[in-house]
Amino acid sequence: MSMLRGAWTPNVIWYLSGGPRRFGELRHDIPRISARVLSARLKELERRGIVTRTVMATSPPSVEYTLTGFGHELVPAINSIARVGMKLKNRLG
Amino acid sequence: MSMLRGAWTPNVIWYLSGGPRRFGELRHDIPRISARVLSARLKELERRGIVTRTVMATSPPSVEYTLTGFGHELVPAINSIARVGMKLKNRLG
DNA sequence: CGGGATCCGCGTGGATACTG
DNA sequence: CAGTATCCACGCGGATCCCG
Repeated sequence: MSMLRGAWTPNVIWYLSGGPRRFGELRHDIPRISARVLSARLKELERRGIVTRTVMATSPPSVEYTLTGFGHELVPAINSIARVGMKLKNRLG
Repeated sequence: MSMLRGAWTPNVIWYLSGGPRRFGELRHDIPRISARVLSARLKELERRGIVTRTVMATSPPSVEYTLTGFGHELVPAINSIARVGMKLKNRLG
Protein backbone atom coordinates (compact mmCIF):
# COMPACT_ATOMS: atom_id res chain seq x y z
CA MET A 1 0.00 0.00 0.00
CA SER A 2 2.84 2.37 0.78
CA MET A 3 3.69 2.15 -2.91
CA LEU A 4 0.41 3.80 -3.80
CA ARG A 5 0.70 6.45 -1.11
CA GLY A 6 -0.47 9.87 -2.17
CA ALA A 7 -3.82 10.74 -3.67
CA TRP A 8 -2.44 11.17 -7.18
CA THR A 9 0.06 8.32 -7.20
CA PRO A 10 -2.19 5.67 -8.78
CA ASN A 11 -3.18 8.16 -11.44
CA VAL A 12 0.43 8.92 -12.31
CA ILE A 13 1.35 5.25 -12.54
CA TRP A 14 -1.69 4.55 -14.66
CA TYR A 15 -0.78 7.18 -17.24
CA LEU A 16 2.82 5.98 -17.29
CA SER A 17 1.64 2.44 -17.94
CA GLY A 18 0.77 3.56 -21.46
CA GLY A 19 4.40 4.31 -22.20
CA PRO A 20 7.05 6.93 -21.36
CA ARG A 21 5.70 10.36 -20.67
CA ARG A 22 7.11 13.84 -20.10
CA PHE A 23 6.49 16.08 -17.13
CA GLY A 24 4.27 18.47 -19.02
CA GLU A 25 2.32 15.65 -20.58
CA LEU A 26 1.53 14.25 -17.19
CA ARG A 27 0.40 17.68 -16.04
CA HIS A 28 -1.90 17.76 -19.03
CA ASP A 29 -3.14 14.22 -18.38
CA ILE A 30 -4.00 15.08 -14.80
CA PRO A 31 -5.14 18.70 -15.05
CA ARG A 32 -5.89 19.28 -11.38
CA ILE A 33 -2.50 18.21 -10.07
CA SER A 34 -0.08 20.97 -9.18
CA ALA A 35 3.50 21.00 -10.48
CA ARG A 36 4.76 20.83 -6.95
CA VAL A 37 2.82 17.71 -6.08
CA LEU A 38 3.53 16.00 -9.38
CA SER A 39 7.20 16.65 -8.87
CA ALA A 40 7.06 15.28 -5.35
CA ARG A 41 5.19 12.12 -6.39
CA LEU A 42 7.57 11.43 -9.28
CA LYS A 43 10.57 11.85 -6.99
CA GLU A 44 9.08 9.46 -4.51
CA LEU A 45 8.26 6.93 -7.24
CA GLU A 46 11.79 7.19 -8.55
CA ARG A 47 13.17 6.64 -5.06
CA ARG A 48 11.08 3.50 -4.74
CA GLY A 49 12.22 2.13 -8.06
CA ILE A 50 8.81 2.40 -9.68
CA VAL A 51 9.78 4.92 -12.35
CA THR A 52 13.02 6.00 -14.01
CA ARG A 53 13.80 9.59 -14.87
CA THR A 54 15.66 10.33 -18.09
CA VAL A 55 16.85 13.80 -19.00
CA MET A 56 16.98 14.39 -22.78
CA ALA A 57 19.73 16.78 -23.85
CA THR A 58 17.52 18.87 -26.09
CA SER A 59 16.55 22.50 -26.23
CA PRO A 60 14.24 23.21 -24.59
CA PRO A 61 15.12 20.46 -22.15
CA SER A 62 12.67 17.63 -21.75
CA VAL A 63 12.47 14.90 -19.15
CA GLU A 64 10.98 11.50 -19.69
CA TYR A 65 9.49 9.29 -17.03
CA THR A 66 9.18 5.56 -17.59
CA LEU A 67 7.69 2.75 -15.54
CA THR A 68 10.19 0.14 -14.40
CA GLY A 69 9.41 -3.56 -14.58
CA PHE A 70 8.48 -3.39 -10.96
CA GLY A 71 6.26 -0.42 -11.65
CA HIS A 72 4.36 -2.43 -14.22
CA GLU A 73 3.55 -5.04 -11.59
CA LEU A 74 1.47 -2.45 -9.77
CA VAL A 75 -0.72 -1.71 -12.77
CA PRO A 76 -3.17 -4.61 -12.41
CA ALA A 77 -3.94 -3.59 -8.83
CA ILE A 78 -4.54 -0.03 -9.92
CA ASN A 79 -6.75 -1.19 -12.75
CA SER A 80 -8.96 -3.17 -10.43
CA ILE A 81 -9.36 -0.09 -8.26
CA ALA A 82 -10.19 1.98 -11.31
CA ARG A 83 -12.73 -0.60 -12.39
CA VAL A 84 -14.64 -0.19 -9.14
CA GLY A 85 -14.47 3.55 -9.54
CA MET A 86 -15.91 3.36 -13.04
CA LYS A 87 -18.71 1.14 -11.82
CA LEU A 88 -19.61 3.73 -9.21
CA LYS A 89 -19.51 6.56 -11.66
CA ASN A 90 -21.86 4.77 -14.03
CA ARG A 91 -24.20 3.93 -11.20
CA LEU A 92 -24.52 7.57 -10.24
CA GLY A 93 -24.97 8.66 -13.81
CA MET B 1 -9.69 5.72 -4.11
CA SER B 2 -11.32 7.91 -1.50
CA MET B 3 -13.10 4.74 -0.36
CA LEU B 4 -9.80 3.18 0.65
CA ARG B 5 -8.49 6.31 2.32
CA GLY B 6 -6.66 5.68 5.55
CA ALA B 7 -3.71 3.38 6.02
CA TRP B 8 -5.76 0.73 7.81
CA THR B 9 -8.94 0.90 5.77
CA PRO B 10 -8.10 -1.86 3.28
CA ASN B 11 -7.12 -4.10 6.16
CA VAL B 12 -10.39 -3.52 7.97
CA ILE B 13 -12.45 -4.23 4.87
CA TRP B 14 -10.44 -7.33 4.15
CA TYR B 15 -11.11 -8.82 7.58
CA LEU B 16 -14.78 -7.93 7.32
CA SER B 17 -14.99 -9.69 3.97
CA GLY B 18 -14.74 -12.96 5.86
CA GLY B 19 -18.01 -12.25 7.65
CA PRO B 20 -19.39 -10.05 10.45
CA ARG B 21 -16.91 -9.12 13.09
CA ARG B 22 -16.95 -7.37 16.45
CA PHE B 23 -14.92 -4.37 17.48
CA GLY B 24 -12.63 -6.33 19.75
CA GLU B 25 -12.14 -9.03 17.15
CA LEU B 26 -10.99 -6.47 14.62
CA ARG B 27 -8.58 -5.06 17.19
CA HIS B 28 -7.21 -8.55 17.64
CA ASP B 29 -7.05 -9.14 13.88
CA ILE B 30 -5.07 -5.95 13.40
CA PRO B 31 -2.92 -5.79 16.55
CA ARG B 32 -1.14 -2.55 15.79
CA ILE B 33 -4.24 -0.45 15.21
CA SER B 34 -5.36 1.76 18.08
CA ALA B 35 -8.94 1.77 19.30
CA ARG B 36 -9.28 5.39 18.36
CA VAL B 37 -8.23 4.88 14.76
CA LEU B 38 -10.26 1.70 14.34
CA SER B 39 -13.29 3.55 15.61
CA ALA B 40 -12.65 6.45 13.25
CA ARG B 41 -12.22 4.17 10.22
CA LEU B 42 -15.35 2.18 11.02
CA LYS B 43 -17.37 5.35 11.40
CA GLU B 44 -16.12 6.63 8.10
CA LEU B 45 -16.85 3.31 6.41
CA GLU B 46 -20.34 3.34 7.88
CA ARG B 47 -20.89 6.87 6.64
CA ARG B 48 -19.89 5.80 3.15
CA GLY B 49 -22.21 2.83 3.16
CA ILE B 50 -19.43 0.27 3.13
CA VAL B 51 -20.21 -1.32 6.49
CA THR B 52 -23.24 -1.53 8.75
CA ARG B 53 -23.02 -1.27 12.51
CA THR B 54 -25.32 -3.44 14.62
CA VAL B 55 -25.51 -3.14 18.39
CA MET B 56 -26.40 -6.41 20.11
CA ALA B 57 -28.41 -5.97 23.31
CA THR B 58 -26.31 -8.32 25.38
CA SER B 59 -24.30 -8.03 28.54
CA PRO B 60 -21.57 -7.17 28.14
CA PRO B 61 -22.62 -5.18 25.10
CA SER B 62 -21.21 -6.22 21.75
CA VAL B 63 -21.23 -4.48 18.41
CA GLU B 64 -21.11 -6.21 15.10
CA TYR B 65 -19.76 -4.75 11.87
CA THR B 66 -20.80 -6.19 8.52
CA LEU B 67 -19.78 -5.41 4.96
CA THR B 68 -22.60 -4.11 2.78
CA GLY B 69 -23.10 -5.33 -0.75
CA PHE B 70 -21.29 -2.29 -1.91
CA GLY B 71 -18.49 -3.00 0.50
CA HIS B 72 -18.04 -6.44 -1.01
CA GLU B 73 -17.44 -4.85 -4.40
CA LEU B 74 -14.26 -3.30 -3.05
CA VAL B 75 -12.78 -6.62 -1.97
CA PRO B 76 -11.38 -7.73 -5.36
CA ALA B 77 -9.47 -4.47 -5.68
CA ILE B 78 -8.04 -4.88 -2.20
CA ASN B 79 -7.10 -8.47 -2.95
CA SER B 80 -5.17 -7.49 -6.04
CA ILE B 81 -3.27 -4.94 -4.00
CA ALA B 82 -2.57 -7.54 -1.34
CA ARG B 83 -1.38 -9.94 -4.01
CA VAL B 84 1.30 -7.49 -5.14
CA GLY B 85 2.29 -6.95 -1.53
CA MET B 86 2.71 -10.69 -0.99
CA LYS B 87 4.80 -10.98 -4.12
CA LEU B 88 7.13 -8.29 -2.81
CA LYS B 89 7.39 -9.88 0.59
CA ASN B 90 8.38 -13.23 -0.89
CA ARG B 91 10.92 -11.59 -3.12
CA LEU B 92 12.63 -9.95 -0.16
CA GLY B 93 12.19 -12.71 2.40
C1' DC C 1 -16.78 -4.47 26.03
C1' DG C 2 -16.80 -0.62 22.90
C1' DG C 3 -15.72 3.19 22.47
C1' DG C 4 -15.08 9.02 23.19
C1' DA C 5 -11.79 13.12 24.60
C1' DT C 6 -7.69 15.30 24.20
C1' DC C 7 -3.08 16.43 22.50
C1' DC C 8 0.35 16.39 19.37
C1' DG C 9 3.31 15.22 15.09
C1' DC C 10 3.72 14.24 10.28
C1' DG C 11 2.67 13.72 5.39
C1' DT C 12 0.03 15.31 1.76
C1' DG C 13 -1.78 18.72 -1.02
C1' DG C 14 -3.24 23.57 -2.83
C1' DA C 15 -1.73 28.30 -4.27
C1' DT C 16 1.50 31.46 -5.75
C1' DA C 17 5.79 33.19 -7.24
C1' DC C 18 10.16 32.38 -9.20
C1' DT C 19 14.15 30.15 -12.16
C1' DG C 20 17.88 27.69 -15.33
C1' DC D 1 9.97 23.23 -20.33
C1' DA D 2 10.58 21.36 -15.90
C1' DG D 3 10.81 22.18 -12.07
C1' DT D 4 12.01 24.72 -6.85
C1' DA D 5 10.66 27.79 -2.77
C1' DT D 6 7.53 29.24 0.55
C1' DC D 7 3.42 29.26 3.30
C1' DC D 8 -0.59 27.33 4.92
C1' DA D 9 -4.48 23.86 5.94
C1' DC D 10 -6.21 19.46 6.79
C1' DG D 11 -6.55 14.49 7.51
C1' DC D 12 -4.53 10.56 9.45
C1' DG D 13 -2.38 8.21 13.09
C1' DG D 14 -0.16 7.24 17.88
C1' DA D 15 -0.55 7.65 22.98
C1' DT D 16 -2.97 8.22 27.06
C1' DC D 17 -6.79 8.71 29.99
C1' DC D 18 -11.59 8.17 30.83
C1' DC D 19 -16.64 6.36 30.57
C1' DG D 20 -21.41 3.73 30.43
